[in-house]
Amino acid sequence: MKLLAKELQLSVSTVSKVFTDSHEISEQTKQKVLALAKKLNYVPNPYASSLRKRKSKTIAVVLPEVADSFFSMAINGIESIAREKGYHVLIYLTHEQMEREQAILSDFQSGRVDGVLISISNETTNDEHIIDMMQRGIPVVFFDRVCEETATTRITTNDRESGQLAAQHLIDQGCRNIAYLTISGSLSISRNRLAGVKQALTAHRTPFNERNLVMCTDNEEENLRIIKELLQRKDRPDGIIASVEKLTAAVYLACKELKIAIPGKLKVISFSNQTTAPILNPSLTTITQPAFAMGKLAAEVLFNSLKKTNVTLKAETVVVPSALVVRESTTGRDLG
Amino acid sequence: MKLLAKELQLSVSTVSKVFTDSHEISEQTKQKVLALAKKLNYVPNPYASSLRKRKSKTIAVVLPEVADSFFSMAINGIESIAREKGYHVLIYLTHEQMEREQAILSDFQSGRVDGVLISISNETTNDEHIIDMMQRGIPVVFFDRVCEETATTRITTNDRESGQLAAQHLIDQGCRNIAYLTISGSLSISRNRLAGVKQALTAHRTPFNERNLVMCTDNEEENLRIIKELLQRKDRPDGIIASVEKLTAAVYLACKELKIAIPGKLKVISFSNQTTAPILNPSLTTITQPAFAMGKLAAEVLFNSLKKTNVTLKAETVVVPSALVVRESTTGRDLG
DNA sequence: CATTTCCCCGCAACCGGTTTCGTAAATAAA
DNA sequence: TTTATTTACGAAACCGGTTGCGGGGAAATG
Repeated sequence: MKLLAKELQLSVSTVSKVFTDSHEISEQTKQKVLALAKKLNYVPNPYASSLRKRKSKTIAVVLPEVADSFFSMAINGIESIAREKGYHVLIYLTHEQMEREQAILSDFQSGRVDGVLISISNETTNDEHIIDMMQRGIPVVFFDRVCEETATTRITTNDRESGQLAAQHLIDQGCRNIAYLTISGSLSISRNRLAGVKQALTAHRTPFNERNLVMCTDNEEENLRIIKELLQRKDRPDGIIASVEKLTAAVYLACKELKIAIPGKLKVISFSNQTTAPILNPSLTTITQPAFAMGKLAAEVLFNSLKKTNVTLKAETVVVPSALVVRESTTGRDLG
Repeated sequence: MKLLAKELQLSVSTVSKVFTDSHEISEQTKQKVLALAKKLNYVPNPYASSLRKRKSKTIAVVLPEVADSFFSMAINGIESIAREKGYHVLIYLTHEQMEREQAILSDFQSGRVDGVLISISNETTNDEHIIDMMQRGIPVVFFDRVCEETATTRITTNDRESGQLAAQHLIDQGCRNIAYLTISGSLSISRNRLAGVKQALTAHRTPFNERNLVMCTDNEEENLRIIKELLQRKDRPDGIIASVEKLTAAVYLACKELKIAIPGKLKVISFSNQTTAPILNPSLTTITQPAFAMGKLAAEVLFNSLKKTNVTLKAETVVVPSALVVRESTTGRDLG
C-alpha cells in the first residue's frame, strides 16, 4: 500500500480510503488507485485490517466429522452463502470428542472468528464452553445437533415428527416390533427422533420396547456385531429405524450375512442423505434431511446478526422439515 | 496483553515473550504470566501476531466441491494433521469453475494463508493463476486433481495403473466392449485413467473404441439420459468403467430402467470411495482411492515446506496407490 | 472581493502483539 | 576486586492497514 501511495504521489490514508470505498475520495482518484492495484495484483492485507477493525470476516464451522453426506452438503450450503457475503470459512472437526470441541472453541476467544456455526459432538453433555464464548461476544448458531437449553438460534429439522413418521410408516407396512438404532443417548436429535417413534407406537397401542433401543458405536465392525446380535434374538424386530446414516451399511450387511430378507422379514428405514439410497439392494426408504438448506440457513442467520452490532441472536429453534422418501426396503415396491 | 502486563507489573514485551516461549524469560515469570492468562482465559490475538510475523498459521484447501466421499475423507486427513501442527484450515469451493478458482487464489496474494492445498476444477485448463501465486511465495501442493506441468509437489494415486487394472479386470471377466465414463476431457486424472484403460485393451488386441468414451456432466438427470442412450446402442457395451463416483448412481438407475442385468448383461466398475459400495444392488466393484492418506500426505508435505524458509517444493509426483476391490457387479459373486 | 461551504486529501494515532537493542543486576572469570 | 559474561527484562520501532481530525483550494454565496 505504501508502494501504491508512493507510485501515485498519494498518502497511505488516501489509498486505504479507496479500498474501503470512502466517500471522501474522488471517483477519479479511486479509479487511478484501483487501476494500479489491479496491475500490480495488489490485495490489502486482511490481518492488518482485521486487527484495526476488530472484525475478521471469517467464521468457524465446527463439526463432529465430515464422514457422512449430511455434513458434506451442509458445508456446501454454508460456503455458498459465505462466499456471497465475502466471508471466509474455517473448518474444525471434533471427532465426536467434547474435549476437542472445548479446545477449539476456547481458541475463538482470540477474535479469530466473528461467529461460529456448530453441530455438537455426541459426547457433549454441557454447554459451558459455548456459553463462555457467547459471553465474549462471539455469536453462535447451532445446526442439526443443537443444545436445546442454550440461548441462541438453532437450526434443526423436525426430528420428532420425522421419527414419528418413520415409525408410522413401518406400522403401516405391518411392523409390530420396531427397533431404533442410535449412536448417542444424549444428543437431542437422537432423543427427539426416538420420542417421535415412541409416540407413534404408543398411539397404536404397541408401546416401545426398551430392549429395542440399540446403542451403536462409531466402529463399523462393532456395529455389525451389535446388529447381528439384535437380529438373532428370539423376538427379533420386524422393522428397524436407523437414526444415523452410517448405520445403514451395518444393517444391510448383517441381513446379508444372516440371510434375512429386506423387506420380507425385516423392513428398514434410515435417516440418510446418501445419494446411493435408490440403488441399494433393496433401495432404501429414507428420512432425508435438508442438509444444504440447513447449512445455508444457519449461515444466513449468523451473517444477519453479524451485520448489526450488539444484537444477540434470538433463542429460537428454526425447523426445516425432512422428507420421507419411500422405497423398496419398507415396501418391496419401488416408488421412485 | 496490556492488562496482563499491568496486573503483573511487567512490560508488554515481557508478556509477549512468555507466549512465544522465549529463553529470555525466567521460568518463574513464565509461570506467573501463564497462570494469570489461564485464569482470565486470555488468548493472544492471532491477527496481530500474523501481521508482525508475516505468518498466518493458516492454510487454504481449495476443492471443486464436497459432494462425494473422496473430498470428505481428504478433508479429514488434512484437518487431522493441521490440528496436530497447530494450523488452521480455510475451505473454499470452486464448484468446478475456473473463474472461481482464480478469484479464490488471487485473494491469497494478501498473505491470508501460508500455503495452499488444491484439487483443481475440471474447467481448469491453464495454471497461470497457480504459478502466479507460487511466485508470490505461497507454496502449493496439488492432490488428486493435479496440474502435471506445474513445478510443485503433486499427490496423486496411480490413475493410469488403476485404469489398466479396471480394464484388465473387466477383460478377465469376459468383457469385449468396454465403455469409459468421465466428466472431463482435460483433467489429468481422467486422461490418465483412460490411458490405462486403452493400454489394457490394446494389450489384448481389442483397441478402445472412441465411441465408447462417454462424456457426462454434473447434472444427474442428463447423465441418466446419456447413459441410457449408451446402453440402447446396437453395439452396446458389456462393461462400464465409471471414472467418477457420482456416475455410479446414473449407471445403476439406467440399468434398472432398461432392465439390463448387472453383472449378467453389463459389468460395472467404478472409481469410488462410497461406503455403500458393498450394499448396492449388486455390490459394486470399485477402484478405491486412498483419500484420507492423500489428504494427510498433501498436508504433511506442505507443512514440511512451511517449516523451513525459502525452500521451494520439489516438482515431483508422489503416488499413493489405489486398490481394486472386486465385488458382485463384475463377477456375480460377492468376495467381501 | 470577502466569506462560507464543500470536496479531497494528508497527518498521526491506533489496533495488539513481536522483535531488536540496550541495560541493570547477577554470576563467572581473571 | 576488577572485568567479562550471562540472565532477565523494558523501551520503542514495527507489521500494514484504518480513521478522526484538520487544512488547503475550488466553488458557491453575499
